[in-house]
Amino acid sequence: MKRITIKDLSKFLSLSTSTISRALLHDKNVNDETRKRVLDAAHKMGYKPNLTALSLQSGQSKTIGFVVPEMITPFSAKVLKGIQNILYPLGYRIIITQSDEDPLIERKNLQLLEEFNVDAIIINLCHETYNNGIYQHIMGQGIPLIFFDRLPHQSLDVSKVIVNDSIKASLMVEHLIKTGRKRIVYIMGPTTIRNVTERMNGYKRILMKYNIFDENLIIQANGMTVQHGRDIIKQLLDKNIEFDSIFAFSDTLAMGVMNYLLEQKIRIPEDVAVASFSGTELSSMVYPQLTSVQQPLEKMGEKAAELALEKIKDSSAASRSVTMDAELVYRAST
Amino acid sequence: MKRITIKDLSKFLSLSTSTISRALLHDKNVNDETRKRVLDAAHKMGYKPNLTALSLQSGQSKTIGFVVPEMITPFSAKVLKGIQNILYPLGYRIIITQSDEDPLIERKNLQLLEEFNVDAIIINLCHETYNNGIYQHIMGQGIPLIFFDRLPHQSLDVSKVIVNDSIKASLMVEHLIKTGRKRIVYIMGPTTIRNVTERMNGYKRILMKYNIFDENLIIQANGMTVQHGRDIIKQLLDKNIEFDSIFAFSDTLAMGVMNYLLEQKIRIPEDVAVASFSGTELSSMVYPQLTSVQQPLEKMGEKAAELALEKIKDSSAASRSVTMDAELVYRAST
DNA sequence: CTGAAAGCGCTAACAA
DNA sequence: TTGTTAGCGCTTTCAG
Repeated sequence: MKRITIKDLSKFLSLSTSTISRALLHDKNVNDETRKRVLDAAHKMGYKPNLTALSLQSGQSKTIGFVVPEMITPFSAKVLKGIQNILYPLGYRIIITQSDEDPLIERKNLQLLEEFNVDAIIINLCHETYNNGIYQHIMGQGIPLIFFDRLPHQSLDVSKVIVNDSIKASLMVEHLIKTGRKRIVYIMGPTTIRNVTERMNGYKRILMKYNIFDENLIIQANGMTVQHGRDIIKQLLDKNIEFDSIFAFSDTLAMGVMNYLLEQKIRIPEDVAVASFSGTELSSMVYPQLTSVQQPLEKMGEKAAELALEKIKDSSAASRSVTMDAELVYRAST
Repeated sequence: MKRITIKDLSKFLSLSTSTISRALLHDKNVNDETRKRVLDAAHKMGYKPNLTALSLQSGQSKTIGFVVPEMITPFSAKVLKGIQNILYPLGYRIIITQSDEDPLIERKNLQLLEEFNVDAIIINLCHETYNNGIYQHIMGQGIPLIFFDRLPHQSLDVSKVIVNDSIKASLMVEHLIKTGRKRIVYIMGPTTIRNVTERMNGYKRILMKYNIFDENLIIQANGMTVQHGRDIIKQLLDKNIEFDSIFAFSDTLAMGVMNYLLEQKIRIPEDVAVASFSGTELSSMVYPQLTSVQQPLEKMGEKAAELALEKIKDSSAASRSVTMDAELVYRAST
């Protein structure tokens, strides 16, 4: 019931607590014999270090915060997995907060994490607006901030993990072109997210190249949910603008689009092809299965965790920006 | 940069740390005047209590563990939300681990949480097999275990949060019957999960009542994913067993079923109606939108957190079993 | 009403 | 190679 402490071991072995500590930490200044005895006893008695005490001692909470806009889609969960892969074995705790795509909640979450005295924060912004003030404040408190996926527009001196949005968007749109599509719609998310414009740039570039760019085909959803996808495609159809394919900013937007099209008896991909950017399991959970740019989410999480560790170990370490490669996955929707 | 401590306040105000502490804790044994001065200074200087120190002092880690089988679906995230609602304001940290539906990983996760010295664990089992030994071990360490959703078959003395599976399954199946369906298939998940049989009982009872029970219509998927749903419905179709509707154990199984049916040009709900049990956002993200039994997931999380707190406050508190009410939501698939 | 001192579990100077 | 001591930030007896 009661946990075994170093003190218990010390009594049991008639050694000072410092010797026990040293033996446990594999300090060289311990007699081999002694160390063996300590390790044995520790093992037998089921000694587990008290992480709280370690934290207090070291001044580090051994906790990192993870702030995500939502967990409705598997997106954040995959990234989390990567973070856990790296951080759990090192004894770090991870505290997750969900912002519900609401900057106010995001702000409260960051404050919460500050209270929790986290050693670093890994964050995927919610859309709508920025919290630059608070980001700066957090960093001012000496808490490293690592961004992934969605970045703020203005450059903060932070490490970040992203994918080559623009290039992959180009390639995906080119795939649509090569399968015979000419009237390709880009459904943007809110432009407060940098990636939204990045992907638009990729889209634009390739359409320009093929000389089929038409700015009427760029439309903007009011948010990122399935419902937002439905709404925006309905608007487009109502406007009677002709199109033969869709490139959506995210899986969820694409799903909303697909649902609405199917309801209108528009066939996918025969009448309209649909592709998206994101690459969560959702793409293969829907009908028809969705062609999308798949991001290496778990790897991104691992990378973000590593960047966080860099900053924790050396608070003056230079910020690094890591760009990872996303992969095009062709499925039934195109 | 450096956090303000109680000591800093003590120096600044020329008071002992104990007085500061008392003032901050609203202890009555403090002069009103003094308390005011302390509170003022604390506020002005941005004092934040060091949670780690508190933990060490109290012997509680102020951390609770949350073990889930997966986070691909929004299910766990919703429950998590509820837990956070209750626990974050109280200064608790929540550590999440994902078992990937793998009992070995589940076991490792539980051990990890034990190392982290959590004050309680809220858990949703993974399927396939049990880890009863370790559950018992954890409880033996004095760490309360709270189950929700999926329970182990044998009764452990734990608090739990569930829904009225059997009744709601009956009602949902009755809904199918009332909309004219007679050949209703039940797709089970792995029977290691108690709910699987609970829902089957509900299904069976109502079909018996209407005198249309046929045990050939109960089929078992090998897992819980979309792919498992596809596999099992394919098998059924290959067997040429006639059916006009499906009641699936989970959203994901139902989605797999729907995808495969649609691919085979079988119309939903005209040819085959589909209903499920679970009630995550997924139901309304797919086409056609899925009729399902919606569980009050966030509320369940809140309840689970409260049960955990009960046990934390008084380790000898009796275990409680809370059954919550699920709601039938009719959508386009039936 | 306020202060001094001990202690939560551990590590790390400093002594021996 | 081992032990003693102090201290991380806080609460809580016990004195005053």
